[in-house]
Amino acid sequence: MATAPLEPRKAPRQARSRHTRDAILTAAGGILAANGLRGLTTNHVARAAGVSIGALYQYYPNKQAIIGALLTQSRADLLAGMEAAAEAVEGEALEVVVCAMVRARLRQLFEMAALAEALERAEAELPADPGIARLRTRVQAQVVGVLAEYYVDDPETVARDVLAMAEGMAHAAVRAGEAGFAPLVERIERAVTGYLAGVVPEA
Amino acid sequence: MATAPLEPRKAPRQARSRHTRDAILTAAGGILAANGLRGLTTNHVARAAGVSIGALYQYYPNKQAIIGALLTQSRADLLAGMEAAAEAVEGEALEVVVCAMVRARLRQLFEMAALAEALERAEAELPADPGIARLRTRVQAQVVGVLAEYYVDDPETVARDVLAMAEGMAHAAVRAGEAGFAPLVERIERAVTGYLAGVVPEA
Amino acid sequence: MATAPLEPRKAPRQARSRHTRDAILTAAGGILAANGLRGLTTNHVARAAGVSIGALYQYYPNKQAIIGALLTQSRADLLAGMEAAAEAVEGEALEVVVCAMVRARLRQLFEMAALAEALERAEAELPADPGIARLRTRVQAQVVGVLAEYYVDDPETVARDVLAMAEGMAHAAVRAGEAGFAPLVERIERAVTGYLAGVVPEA
Amino acid sequence: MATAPLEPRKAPRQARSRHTRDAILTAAGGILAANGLRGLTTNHVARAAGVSIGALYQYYPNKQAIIGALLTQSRADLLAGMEAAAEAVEGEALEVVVCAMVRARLRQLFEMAALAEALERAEAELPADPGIARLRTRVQAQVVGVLAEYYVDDPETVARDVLAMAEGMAHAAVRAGEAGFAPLVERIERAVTGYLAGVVPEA
DNA sequence: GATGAATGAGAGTTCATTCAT
DNA sequence: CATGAATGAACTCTCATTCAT
Repeated sequence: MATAPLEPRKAPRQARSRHTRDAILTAAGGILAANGLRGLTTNHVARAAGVSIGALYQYYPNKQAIIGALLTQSRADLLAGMEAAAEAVEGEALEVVVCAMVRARLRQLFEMAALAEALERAEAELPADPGIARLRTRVQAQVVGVLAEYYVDDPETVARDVLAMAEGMAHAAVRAGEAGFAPLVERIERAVTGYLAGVVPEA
Repeated sequence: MATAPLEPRKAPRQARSRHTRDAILTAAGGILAANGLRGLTTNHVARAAGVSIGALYQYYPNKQAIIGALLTQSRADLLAGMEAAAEAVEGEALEVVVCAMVRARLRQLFEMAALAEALERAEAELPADPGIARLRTRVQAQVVGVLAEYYVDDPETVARDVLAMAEGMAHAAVRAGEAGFAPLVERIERAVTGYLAGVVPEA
Repeated sequence: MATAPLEPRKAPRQARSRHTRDAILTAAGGILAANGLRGLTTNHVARAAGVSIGALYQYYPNKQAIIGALLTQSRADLLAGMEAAAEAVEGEALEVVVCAMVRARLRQLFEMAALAEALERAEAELPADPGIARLRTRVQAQVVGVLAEYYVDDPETVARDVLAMAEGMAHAAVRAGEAGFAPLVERIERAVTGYLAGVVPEA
Repeated sequence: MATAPLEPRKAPRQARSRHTRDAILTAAGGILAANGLRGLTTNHVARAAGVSIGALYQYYPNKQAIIGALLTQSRADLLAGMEAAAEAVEGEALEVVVCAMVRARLRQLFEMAALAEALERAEAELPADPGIARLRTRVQAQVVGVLAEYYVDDPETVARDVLAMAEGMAHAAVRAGEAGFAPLVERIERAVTGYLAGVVPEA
């Protein structure tokens, strides 16, 4: 038995694999953004991804898994963005740091508004997945960590409030057809700063 | 897709009639709150209402109409609540009036949290109905009117921001399992007041 | 026990009865002509007749009975028309008499083209009713009688052929949107006369 | 009501595919012939074809499309038959050519009498489809072409009359249970010839 | 008798998922 | 492994008919 090289043969296969997986996810995201959960059918996704329905089921065991992957991806992106944002302003005043993180979240919401909203609705509509819920928690934990460093009281609640406030305003603005990103961010930062003012312990 | 007529098909003439109509709506609300749009099937609603599927379709021309009726009812309730709240504090300072209206909204959100959230998701998922959209507009117009009386600049945007902020925080609190209503209201009012401070023209 | 007059009390009731029956039939005829068998629903008929669905079922035991009554009425009318036509030309040459009868049939077909066609389709689509079939036979028997008087061979077949030829041409003309009655009748009579020429024994 | 697409949904790529398509059409034809439009339900067709309801809808987008395919097939067959018949007697006298074409039509009517009749009723009952109507027109155009070659006046009307006359007589004969094909054809040809005699310009 | 609210079998259609090829 | 034909439970909605009032 000759020792045949195994890696070379496997690598391209994995590369193709990865490409197919991504194509499916991209197609699903586009459809979800455009047509909502109602329009997201597995056959439609497969066709849009240029993949047979059988292949789709080879990569994702069921429809939920596709939505789950989409959510995971989106949350992971967000987490990375927020971490980067926080690092960039490390050591500055509380509002500055929190606002930087909020801005990271807003950027994602704005960039793919339709998908982000549809994804959240989908998550609420579907049976809860602990793995995905955990990712959401980690996003908040990120903010909680910063708040704790500044000795903010009840940082969990504050983190939740700040993110919810920002997301609520952003969604409403997008739905209302507000065009510019900057003015919205300014208003949200004003609200966040105002809220934090009543929370930060006097230095 | 043609916009289906959302108005109830038949005006209740007999007493039994009215009861059936209400039973259907109540059942639909319960199911929507408990199982989301996915679980809301016409047969399921009929069974839960203790009514035959035929009877259901005698009162609502299609499934959408049921959701529409639910939304209309909820919006009309809200509108009435906000009007009452505003009247009760007429003439007081801006934050007081706005917070009163916001509190009316929060009360509704809290009282029937699951239904309120599910209804909003349903609305987003469904083809837009002008009649229902108009009711939503009227809720905001209510706030806009008050803001204009106090010479607030760009009252539409401010109204939207304030409501969105409050709703966002409330939803997040409910989802996180926060129990008490009072502390949440206090935090939200702090945020609203803080936000308004940067908006009110100096008296 | 006083011998109360029974007739007077019953007569008006029967009169109203008869009126309701007719209203239902008229409404059904109109709907059948306009919307075909598919559009003929009992509820629709009742509403169009200004009668409750319950009342409709008091007069006709089921939907089929309504269609049956419509067919019976139409056949009876036809029979009367043909009898009158035949009497008016009694004693004249064969083609004259046959053409008079054919003209009676054509007049009915033309006057209520849509209804006549819809009725025939309905009859074919529905389970056969011996009572109605018998009426159809009597229409042919009418022609058969005349043919026999003129010693035509196999009068049943000839009667059938003549009527079928005329009806076929008339239906096609109506469907094609032919407007005038006279030219059509002329063409049909030409065909009938031509056909009969090969059938009549030399006088 | 929008005119639904009548073309088959999917072109058969695998052999199995083609078989399923055909099985569905055959089953539908059988049921239509036996039970009429009323008995033609998609579930019934699927079961009779030995196919799941899902498969049926993979090949035909809706029930109408099945009927449409049946009609198209029947008309195409007829067209081919008439073309062949006309070619076989090219150059002969007018009545000979016309009778040949009529005979082609009669052969079809006789071979699948029940289906042919049911199909025609179905067509009348259903919303008109331009594609199918065009095929019907082409059948008549075929006859019109021949008539024009012989300088017949108003060939459209004559073509319509001749076909209608033949079809009417044939339907009536079939319905009456006439067994032999030959005597019927003879009578019809007599009628057609008689009718044409009044139409052909003297050579 | 009249009314019309109620019934429910059953129609057309969709779509997540499986499995022979 | 990929393909796509096939499956069938489940969904929305209709309509002939019944029956309490």
